[in-house]
Amino acid sequence: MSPRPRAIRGMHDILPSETPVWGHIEARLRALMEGYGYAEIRMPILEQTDLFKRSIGEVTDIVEKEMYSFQDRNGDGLTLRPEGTAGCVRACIEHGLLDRPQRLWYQGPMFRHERPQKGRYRQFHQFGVEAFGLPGPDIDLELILLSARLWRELGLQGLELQLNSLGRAEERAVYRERLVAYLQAHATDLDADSRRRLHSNPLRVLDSKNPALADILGGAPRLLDHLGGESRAHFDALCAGLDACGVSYRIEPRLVRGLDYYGLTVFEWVTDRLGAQGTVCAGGRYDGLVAQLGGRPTPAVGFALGLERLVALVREQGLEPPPAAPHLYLVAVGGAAQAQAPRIAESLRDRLPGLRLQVHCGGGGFKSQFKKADRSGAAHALILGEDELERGVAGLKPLRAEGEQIQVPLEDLPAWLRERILGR
RNA sequence: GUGGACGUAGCUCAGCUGGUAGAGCGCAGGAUUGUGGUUCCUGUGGUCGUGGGUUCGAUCCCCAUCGUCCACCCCA
Repeated sequence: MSPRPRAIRGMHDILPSETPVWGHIEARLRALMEGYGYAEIRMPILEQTDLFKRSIGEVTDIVEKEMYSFQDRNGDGLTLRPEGTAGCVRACIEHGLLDRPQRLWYQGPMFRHERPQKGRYRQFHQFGVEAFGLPGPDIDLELILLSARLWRELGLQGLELQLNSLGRAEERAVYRERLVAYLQAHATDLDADSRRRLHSNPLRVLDSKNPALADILGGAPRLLDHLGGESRAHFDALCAGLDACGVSYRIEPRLVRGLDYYGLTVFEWVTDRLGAQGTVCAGGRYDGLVAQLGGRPTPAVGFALGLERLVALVREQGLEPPPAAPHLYLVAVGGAAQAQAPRIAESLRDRLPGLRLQVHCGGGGFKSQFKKADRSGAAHALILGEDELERGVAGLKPLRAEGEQIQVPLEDLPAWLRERILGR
């Protein structure tokens, strides 16, 4: 047997049995964003490799070892986007959208060459929100509020909001020195990973999951204690806003970011129900990025949400929507009935927008067609056989509820269906 | 990139200390030749992930490889 083609490792087909949950979540997201006055933007999946190096940071794991980068036929260095913010900022600068505040959202596949595991895939989908030109904590608060609303609308339980402030770059630099000094004083107790990061990315040491380091890290100097007045006020205002809106949160002084462009507010929505990949949604402020990519200095804040993880949570909590089964399954037996069926079905669709009508194809007797009707999940079977054609009627049989099969004259069918099946 | 577990029918799995494979579900048909869902019957199904090795003989043992899952790491 010749080897059958397989999907690329870490890249999954989303099958018909799964698309209803996806569609449900995507519809909620779209409605949510419309409700808050955000506009959709769509960017290419490919960008110049340099864009990601300049934004995400040269020494991050993403850029160093996880990007799908290649040269195209012109020899240009291209990369399948590993996240959405960089491309969104690029698009905004390129099209001059930043002369006024912008509230944007997008959605689509992202690519990172990581070892696949639960909640982590090489092609995955992110929903992202970015707000530009708004420097204050009010917009930070809005982003958190709208994410909290999403969990409520989906019915999700068990998500915890973690919050921190990374301060301004100067404040972070001072803190960084103190942290390094502290960690070096305890270097003998650190694990190999942490010692390596001590110089490359010391803030990330705080992220370590190694329980042996808990005491050392617990005693480390705290970033929050190194904030300047303005940074502190920004953070306090955000917290006050969350309090006022009744959103509970946990201040997590060790919450940092893997991407270089973040400052001030950072937050994560975390769950313990998805195994090791517990972050469902994460974001923060990145006031420096627009200028860093060649635009005018523009404050910015955003977050990204992992759709696979959200889908997994929705399923884990049994919140999947019921599938949209047909209202009607048209059973047509015999040559004459089969020939009439498409015309009758189209005429019903013309007169009854919103009708979900599946027409049987492929012939067969009543028995097999009814079997298909049942499998389709349809509420009723609409039946056309020789008898019905002769009498100018259609049979209508309930498949999900008690009740006898009845005959309805073809000309009365639209009105009848409108009232009894569509309920209007 | 590192570690562990696991690859048998479309799906979920069984298969004893090595003797070339089974079940349930699904799918198709039938039990009333104009009626599904329950029940019963019949049928459809697999080079046991792939390639080597050991053996008279390998789904089973050994090696390699690919893949899946979980964790580390990383992150959404």
